[in-house]
Amino acid sequence: MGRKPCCDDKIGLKRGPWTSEEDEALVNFIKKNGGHGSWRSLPKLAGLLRCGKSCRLRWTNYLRPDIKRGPFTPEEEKLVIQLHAILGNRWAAIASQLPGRTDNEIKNLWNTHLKKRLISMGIDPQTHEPVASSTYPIDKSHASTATRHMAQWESARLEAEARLSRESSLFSNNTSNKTNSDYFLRMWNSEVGQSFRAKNKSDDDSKARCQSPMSLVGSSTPESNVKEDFEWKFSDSCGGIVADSSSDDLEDSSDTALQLLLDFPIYNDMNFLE
DNA sequence: AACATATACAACCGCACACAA
DNA sequence: ATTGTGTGCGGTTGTATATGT
Repeated sequence: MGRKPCCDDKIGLKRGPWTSEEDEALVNFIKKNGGHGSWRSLPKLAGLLRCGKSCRLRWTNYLRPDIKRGPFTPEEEKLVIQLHAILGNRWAAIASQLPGRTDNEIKNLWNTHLKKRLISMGIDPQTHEPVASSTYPIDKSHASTATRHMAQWESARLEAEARLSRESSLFSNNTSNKTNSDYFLRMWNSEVGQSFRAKNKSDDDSKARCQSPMSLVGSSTPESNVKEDFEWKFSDSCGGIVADSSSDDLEDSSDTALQLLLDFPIYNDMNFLE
């Protein structure tokens, strides 16, 4: 069907870096109106010579009050790598697990830092598999450890994802257009994942085990729409199947799959990345 | 000091999806 | 069922700054 671009008529519209005056106007408008309303009509109402899309991007990536500025911590970087191994280039999904960080920020971090770091270690940043070729220069001091860990990780990831996808397909009649990875992420964010994370957190032995990527961060923030969306859709499409006593097998199985991932040493042994 | 190159990050572009009319 | 709108998303580009020569 297609749709005409929101900024079709760019005549008279400003582009490029935002000035502090523009930032102020946008923030003031949103504060004053208790929200952005329609992005398309916002620029005119706020007196900005920008297209709505530009305003939305500026707000979500920079001006939003809950955005965490500053460099990524090593923990955040590890989490990004771990989540990327599971989710691939789904920056919004990854960002939903890092409160205060935007998809754009994470994408930039990946493209400018993490990708290069993995390559220097001889790991393919897309597949997260070791690259045993001369394509990438391998830092030999890390290579063997990294290779071993990554191979373990990849094996666990594939198995867990396959199992979760199979299980998800059992109750996905009306969501057949979603990818397996979607189910995987939903499973992570579902009650199963939450209960497991809670259990894992309170478990005295947890320190000796691995750390869930989700447990590295706080609970979801109000703006983490993707995560909320996943959670809502998941519980909706399942019709409460997770909480249903008749689904014990499924829950056990899902927990096992999560456990499989979480139990892998790479989760608490990512120091080789530093 | 001047220029070239690399890097980091902000911003833009176009596609796809959900939803309402 | 079709069409239009709003917005989310990922890829790409532009630009400012840092670093090297």
